[in-house]
Amino acid sequence: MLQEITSQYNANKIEKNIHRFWEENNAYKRVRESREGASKFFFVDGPPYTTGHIHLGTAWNKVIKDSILRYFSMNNYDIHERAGWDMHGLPIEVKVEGILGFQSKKDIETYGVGNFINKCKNFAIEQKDNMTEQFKSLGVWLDWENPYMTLRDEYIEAAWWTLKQAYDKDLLEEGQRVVNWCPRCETAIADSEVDYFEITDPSIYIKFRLKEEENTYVVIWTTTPWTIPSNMAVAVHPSFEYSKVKATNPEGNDEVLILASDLVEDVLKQGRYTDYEVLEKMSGKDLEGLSYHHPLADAVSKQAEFEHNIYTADYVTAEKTGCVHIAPGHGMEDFEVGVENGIPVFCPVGADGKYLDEAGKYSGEHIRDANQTIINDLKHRGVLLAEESINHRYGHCWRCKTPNIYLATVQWFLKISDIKQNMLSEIQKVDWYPEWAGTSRFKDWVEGARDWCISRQRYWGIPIPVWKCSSCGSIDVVGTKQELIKKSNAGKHIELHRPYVDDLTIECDCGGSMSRVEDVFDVWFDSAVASWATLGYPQSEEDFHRWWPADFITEGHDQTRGWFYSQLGASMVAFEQSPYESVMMHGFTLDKYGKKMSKSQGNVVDPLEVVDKYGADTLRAYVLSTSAPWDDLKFNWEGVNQVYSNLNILWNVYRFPIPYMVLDNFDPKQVSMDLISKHLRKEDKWILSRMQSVIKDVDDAMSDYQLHKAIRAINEFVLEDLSRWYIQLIRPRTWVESEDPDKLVAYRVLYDVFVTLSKLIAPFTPHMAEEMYQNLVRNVDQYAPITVHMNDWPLPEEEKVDKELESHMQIARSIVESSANARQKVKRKLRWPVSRIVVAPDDKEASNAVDNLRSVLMDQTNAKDIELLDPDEEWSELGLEAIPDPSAIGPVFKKNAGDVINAIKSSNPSELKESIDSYGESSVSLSDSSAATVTSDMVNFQRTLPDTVASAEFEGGIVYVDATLTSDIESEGFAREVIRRVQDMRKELDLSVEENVKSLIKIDDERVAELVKNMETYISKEVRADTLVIGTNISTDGDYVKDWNVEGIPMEIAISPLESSSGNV
RNA sequence: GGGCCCGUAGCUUAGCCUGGUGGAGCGCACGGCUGAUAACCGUGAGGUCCUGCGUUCGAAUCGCAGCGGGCCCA
Repeated sequence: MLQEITSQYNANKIEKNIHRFWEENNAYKRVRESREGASKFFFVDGPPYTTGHIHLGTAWNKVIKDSILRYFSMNNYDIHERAGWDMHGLPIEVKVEGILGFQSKKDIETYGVGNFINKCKNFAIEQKDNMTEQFKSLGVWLDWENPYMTLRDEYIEAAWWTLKQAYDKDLLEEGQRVVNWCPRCETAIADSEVDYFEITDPSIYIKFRLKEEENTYVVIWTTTPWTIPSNMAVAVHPSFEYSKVKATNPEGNDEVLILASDLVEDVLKQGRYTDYEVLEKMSGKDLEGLSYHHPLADAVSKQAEFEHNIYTADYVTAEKTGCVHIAPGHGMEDFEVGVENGIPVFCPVGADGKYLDEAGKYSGEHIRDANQTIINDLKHRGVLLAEESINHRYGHCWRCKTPNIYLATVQWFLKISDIKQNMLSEIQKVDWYPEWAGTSRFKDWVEGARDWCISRQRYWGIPIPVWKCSSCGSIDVVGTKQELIKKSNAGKHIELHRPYVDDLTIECDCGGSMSRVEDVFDVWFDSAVASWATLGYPQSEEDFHRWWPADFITEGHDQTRGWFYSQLGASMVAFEQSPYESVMMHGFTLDKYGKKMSKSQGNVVDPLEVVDKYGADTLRAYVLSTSAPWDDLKFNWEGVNQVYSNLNILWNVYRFPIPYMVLDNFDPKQVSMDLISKHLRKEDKWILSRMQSVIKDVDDAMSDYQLHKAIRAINEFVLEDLSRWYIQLIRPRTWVESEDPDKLVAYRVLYDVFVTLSKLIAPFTPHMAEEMYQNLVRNVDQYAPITVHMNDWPLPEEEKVDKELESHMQIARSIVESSANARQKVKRKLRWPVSRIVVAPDDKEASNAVDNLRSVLMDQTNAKDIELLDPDEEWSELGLEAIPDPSAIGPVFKKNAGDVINAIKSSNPSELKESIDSYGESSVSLSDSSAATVTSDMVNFQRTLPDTVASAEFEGGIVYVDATLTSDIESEGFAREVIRRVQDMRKELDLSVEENVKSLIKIDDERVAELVKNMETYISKEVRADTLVIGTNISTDGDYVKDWNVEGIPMEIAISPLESSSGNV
């Protein structure tokens, strides 16, 4: 049996119940199992990092995933998905360091790496558990029981195995490179981990004294004085023009400077030179080979051993001086210039950002502190041309926010440059949504990609499985746990994290002992192997062969550089093909002003707050419907509230007919669609047709992941077609109290629409869908699938589609709206019937619509009759007015113009028009009895409405509403006014719908009292009055008495519930 | 500084690919309905389509330049 719904839409209560229902019935698992063996759909969840709290962006991300998976599931796909968790890496180390109050790696070493790792592990697991509950509260169905976790042995093995593939294919390389380095975390930082924001740095110009020429300097500029001790060369652009200028410095001495011609003025101004003269102009190429004295050679004795020359490089820009200081140990491009020209790498800076002994007088000093020391030293040596400061964007460690430095270090790299071309061609095979995500954005990123530094000098991560012999230097890469156990001195039970693996040694062929390289993997490498790690590969191959590669993944646009890239790179190394076949890139959540949400701005919105206030379905529908998935989402509470109202309307539409159905013991099993198909009214066929159109719209939208369009289509159907129209049309049918086939048909049609609707909304608002389904379907049929989500997606039924009817209904609605508009003009409420409406259609289509839907129109316009004119026929009852045009009459009739105007006004407009239409002119008689000839330009004709008629245009013609009052109409109008007030009072007394009353109505107007009396039977029936007395002079005793003013007539109405009056007897 | 995306009513947006008088919803004002009633519905006002230049008979739409926002990079 259907259950009556009396309550308002209470999202939190419904969702809590639904969650419990899913839990108790194991709904998620049973749905997945029900699709086993169907076409495969392998989805890989991009693993969120276990920071502890989901934010709006991750909520949106998971809701998109959940909606798409639910949709595919209902469309009979066998879905493989596991929730994923990214649990290693520096961010967690930094958090744990914070909890433990640590400042540096030394604190960790003192505390013990094993203890530290345990803390990290526990922290990650705890956060994972918290976040799981948060995601679940959004109604997200993923395999939360059995997620993939990057800290698990089988996952670590997948990473190890992948590295071994790289090694076997000669794509793994150990080498010295310049990397982003965090001096606090004392580790290399991936390009993708660098966080750029603005800081203030020194900005200095330095003169390097040439060896070849007296008193001549090449001028360079830098924001990192601390790299000057490491300077090894100067680079100029080969084709720029440089000038050699003789200039007078502030001390009044002349010196010769070399710099880019265009920048001479500016630099000399910076250095407060008073006068200058250009001695010579040359190209950068001409400068190549010149040598100079290192300005700090006396302080850094090692520098005295090196040669310092000028080289050319294409990357040099025409900014500042056009001459670039080269320190191969501290810059990526510097390093490349060094490699090309055989310049030694001199890098006297340690991992902690302090100078090493090689740095001479600066040894032991932190580079940041050394900046000022070095500026002073340069000043003393007279080579500091100018000093100022600059605000610029600079790279920082993305977790601890320490400014990065570039450091030449020995690291492990994946040789992306070797596989880049293949990556680019794989990108083309992938389906990208939107298309530009792949063809423009991702392609650009991959084209610019460099070799991937995968090593980190940290603790909490997947240990890099490279063992190196201390004697001969040869290396071995271990691919699995078993391999390690077999090769090493390990026992059977080993832990794959640091520090345990650090102690394991492998015997080298040379007889020496191999021990592990101390590094751990860059966390991006962890998630990079997710698509096969989640399938248990390489341990088990069966799932891999069945599912891989992924059919679909979706993440935010920041993952272009991140997971889209790292997965592709790792997969090319391992399998030489893309690990995904289609990718949807979604947007970012911003605040209502379009600014990014950040803790420091205080504009962060917690998704759980939205759930708390409005419910998960509202949050889901909001994020899915507000913008296209790939556009950024400007979060706006007003928008959330609006989505909530829409869901509320759906709820009300759904609960409206149920009390009647329950009252009538309506059983959808007894009343099949077949049974009623012959008795369908036009409006019934119409809503069924519209329902089909919506299914198609949703399918079309979903076929290219336009989730916003799918939801908007459903929403429009609910609001426009169901709530605003169909429900209005069938309300009177649901009130009929007898066994009425017409009522049953309406019930059945509504029922069918609701059941279909519950399936259509299931992917998007799964709780509301389940709530409706359980009542509508499961309460009626215990053999139906246990959850709405186990149902098949509704298939469009072509035979139900009637496009002509849809179009006619559209016209009918327009006529009803326009007649309401016209009613407002003559101030006649809808409650008062009108004697007729007259429809003047533009064409046959509109005319047919009126014919076809006459009863709907009469109902909804509350008209006693509808007159339909032929297309373009003018309504015969319209009046005509002749309007003279003085600007045409004046010039012709001069003095008599006024007379002519009056004559036109007082003429018979119809005759005048007929004559002008026929002959182009007409004659009117003037006051002096003479005649004047009026031509067509002198007069305009306008149709006029009878006094009690108002008109309005609808799409397809004009509608006239005749509001002429007759006594019948007044009777009915007043009767309905009375009824409305009695109903209002019944409501105030909180009477049930069936309860009978006694009512006394005193009307202070003889005529109106008579009019109302005429409708006595009608009124009694409508208000369920067993006793009804209407009169001008009656007593109005009753349980509830109220004074009213109806259209200016005072009335006094008394009602008494019969139960209480019978109790008095 | 570069790549990609976004900019339409107070707010959220459709239309842009394929040029032809800019549509909705919310909010606001006024009104209707009163057996969905703490619900539902109608009408109305409200727009430099970010700015400028160009192409075109015609530009929200195409092109160029700029401004603002976002992501990514340098």
